[in-house]
Amino acid sequence: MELDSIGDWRRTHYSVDVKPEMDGREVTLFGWVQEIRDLGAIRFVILQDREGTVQIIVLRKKASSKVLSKSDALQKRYSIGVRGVVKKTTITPRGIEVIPNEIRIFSAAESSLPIDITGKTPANLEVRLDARALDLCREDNISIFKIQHTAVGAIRGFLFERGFLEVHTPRMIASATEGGAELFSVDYFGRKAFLAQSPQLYKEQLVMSLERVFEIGPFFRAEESHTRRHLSEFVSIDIEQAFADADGVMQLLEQLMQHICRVANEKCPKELATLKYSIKVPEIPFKRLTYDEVLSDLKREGVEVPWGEDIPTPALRTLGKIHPYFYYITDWPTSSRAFYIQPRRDNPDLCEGFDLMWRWVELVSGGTRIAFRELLMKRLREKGLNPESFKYHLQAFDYGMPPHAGWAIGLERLTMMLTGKKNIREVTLYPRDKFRLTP
RNA sequence: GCCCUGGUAGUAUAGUCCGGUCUAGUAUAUGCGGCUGUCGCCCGCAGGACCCGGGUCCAAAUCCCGGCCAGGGCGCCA
Repeated sequence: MELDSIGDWRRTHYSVDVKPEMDGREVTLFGWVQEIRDLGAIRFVILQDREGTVQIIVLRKKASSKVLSKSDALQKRYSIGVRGVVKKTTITPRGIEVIPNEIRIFSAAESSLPIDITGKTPANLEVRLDARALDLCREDNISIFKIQHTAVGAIRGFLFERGFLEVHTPRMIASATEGGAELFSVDYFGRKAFLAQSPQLYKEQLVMSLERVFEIGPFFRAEESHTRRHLSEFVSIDIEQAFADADGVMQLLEQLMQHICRVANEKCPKELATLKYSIKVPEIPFKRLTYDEVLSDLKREGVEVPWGEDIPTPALRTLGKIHPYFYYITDWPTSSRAFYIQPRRDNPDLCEGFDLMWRWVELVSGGTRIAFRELLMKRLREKGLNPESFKYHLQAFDYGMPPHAGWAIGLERLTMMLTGKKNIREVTLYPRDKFRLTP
């Protein structure tokens, strides 16, 4: 089959922008064949683009021989252009269809597709991820990533307005001793380097110059995790703010969450309808539960967690049933948190770290940070870390480190919240986990 | 890493417990034919599968062992 070039054609409209008022006007549409329903003397071709679909109608007796032969050749997923006349009609759900004057075929496709792109016979996630480029053409996937995009836009707007500067810190780092998560190692001109697990230390250093910073970018964890909510590569939305404490950044965070939900509802009603999901805009302030309150809540439900330990997943599920929406967990035992979280001055066994939970999922983690070198070194040693490997970071504390606080949102987990998807791989374009490195 | 469950046409599933009319059923997709208003179009025909290796048995998709892979859970997780 001979393929056409785009020539001087330019798109005049997306599918969804073709309206009944345009009756009789000529439009140029680009996209892909989603479906063909051939009734013999009449053929319906569904043209899909990023924004939706439009029906192209070809009448065997009326169409030109050129249009007829082009439309005979069409198959699913062919990339095509259609120049035709808008026809207002009462027969189609959209109230319009397009009668082609000319069809251009830019690219063909295999006749048998690895997954059903209309969604009639849904494929398993594994099969879909193996054919991800094609899978992402499905309307519900497009909806997921439009919602994610909208959320990121809302976050940027919100933080810009409040004086946060967007920054970019290194992904390749020298020290493997930040503690906690395992790091991926890489060869750096013959030296051993690591992929960053978080921008934590850099964003803290930046508060002494830029005061309020945020960063949106990928980070890496070489953990053995095999769950629906962990990835080896994920996107973190990190902020750090000078002259603030946990309480201040928690207020900021709950306002932001409310804002994201509002904007997503406002800008993505069609996408949410496609996903058959609705977002409830939360009221603020969010519930604030202390660690001790959580433990006694759990005890009442018959779940015992020894004081000082992190809360195990099954206990979090129970907690999520008691508190089915957003809530904070505050006043964690100092020993259970990262070394840079500020212990409470009135009771150093507790700290000013917090988690923002959504049901049973940890959505955001943050806290007041330690701003004093001596205390930070003490905490490093208590965590079994070597202050020597933090000398460049500790140096910053000699030059006027202000009191500061911050948090980090997991973007994919946020997207799960906004779309109702239960597996983090669904809301990741090309997920990376312990078992998957391709595509 | 551990535990549980599973692996059947391109896709999704039935069959597996209790081995034998399973010559492996169905839907969808694909190919061919038909059809003037479909929108999960419809109708007819066709081709297409038991994860790999070993074992038990007269007989294995079905039972046993090993491997690989997947899903869920747990653990790990600034």
